[in-house]
Amino acid sequence: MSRVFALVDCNNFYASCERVFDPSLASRPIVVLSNNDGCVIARSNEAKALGIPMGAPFHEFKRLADHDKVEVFSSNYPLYGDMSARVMRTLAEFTPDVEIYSIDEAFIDLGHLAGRRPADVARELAQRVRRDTGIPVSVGLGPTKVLAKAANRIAKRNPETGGVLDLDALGPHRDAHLAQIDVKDVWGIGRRWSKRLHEDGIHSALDLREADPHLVRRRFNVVVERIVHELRGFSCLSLEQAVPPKQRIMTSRSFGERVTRYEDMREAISAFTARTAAKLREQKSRAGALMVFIQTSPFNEQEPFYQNGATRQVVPPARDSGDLIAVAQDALEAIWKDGYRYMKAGVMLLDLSPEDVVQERLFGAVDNASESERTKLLGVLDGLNEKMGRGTLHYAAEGDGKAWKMRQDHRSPGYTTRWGELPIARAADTP
DNA sequence: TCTGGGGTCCTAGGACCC
DNA sequence: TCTGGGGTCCTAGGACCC
Repeated sequence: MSRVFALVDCNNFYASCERVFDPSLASRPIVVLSNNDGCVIARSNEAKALGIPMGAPFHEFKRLADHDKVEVFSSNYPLYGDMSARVMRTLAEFTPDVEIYSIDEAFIDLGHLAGRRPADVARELAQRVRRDTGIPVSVGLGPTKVLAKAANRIAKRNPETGGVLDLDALGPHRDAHLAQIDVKDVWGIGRRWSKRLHEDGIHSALDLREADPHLVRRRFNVVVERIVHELRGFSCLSLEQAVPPKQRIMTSRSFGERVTRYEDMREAISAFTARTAAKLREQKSRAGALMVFIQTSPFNEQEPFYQNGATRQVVPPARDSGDLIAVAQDALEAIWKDGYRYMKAGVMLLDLSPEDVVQERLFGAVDNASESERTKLLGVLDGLNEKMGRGTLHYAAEGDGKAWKMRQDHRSPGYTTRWGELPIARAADTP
């Protein structure tokens, strides 16, 4: 009994999210920009057809976008996160065997749906997601994750599939399709490795499948070897349902304007630390170490480049924003240099452990009473910021952000913050 | 003028210990 | 004066993902 993996992938996810709330955007070219309105990170099919590439610096395509009346959006992550949760909930109604792989993708195990063809189930599932959330999805099916990914790619590129394709149902056409997938587009093969593979005469997914696994391991590593096995239909990557707690948590931003003053940078670092600490508490962890980094623009050749980071132990491991801000400010002081125009900075929490494991303090026992007071206070802080929007309550050290906040000139209007109060929107063309 | 953010895994090499 | 070998842990760097 072979298993059947399905990869469900939302089509042009961020662009589709914007469309759900504004039906007049249907069939119009849409691009969504990265933080700070820097790069293009999502495009509707119409924008793709105009030749706007993924990841391109937006300023290079601004004129084209103006000329062709492209709808431009700053990214709106609270909205996309809410829509993602709705999609994932809809999938979970179908089967409990769901691995949420990214904000817009999930793997599903369709191996034990007795008596039904997997592709039929997948089609029903895609229709349900579309009906309940307004988001169009594609589904690829195969005996391994790598093959399900490939199937999804084929489904997206071949409209006659209706967005659903089972690789094992292709029969003799299967290898022809795999031969058309460049090896760089195989899941897990990036730019570097695909270049080397091409040099070795391995150009397509089919070529890679036919390669000798031992040889591949010698020339590359176990990761690529696993991909060869997966392409052959031997599953090496399983469905990961229990999300392990993150091992590091980071907040970093490019600034809307270059930062030159120490006080402004200290505010930014404090705000990033507070945000990171909130994420830390969300997954119920403590941090045993903290890293701060700052950097100038690597693109500007007229100015000297400077980049530095400092890591500090946090003793004892902490979850309190105030404690972590103090450590972060100390780390910043060690790396700050006057005279540079800083473009970006960030804070990373490392050496994470479960929050309920408290190490003995070196001197004296932990004061349980004040510890539980502190926990209550942090709960109130996080609760308010979640309900009323980030930054409702913040530490004085964070300042007002005027000097460093990112640019977001094209943000969609405020349907975003309070999902629970929204009417449910439906795409115009669903039955 | 304008170039994102947040993660993971694997490996090599050094420190340290017995 | 000679000067082993193996294990573990940690870190940095390189690759990948969306």
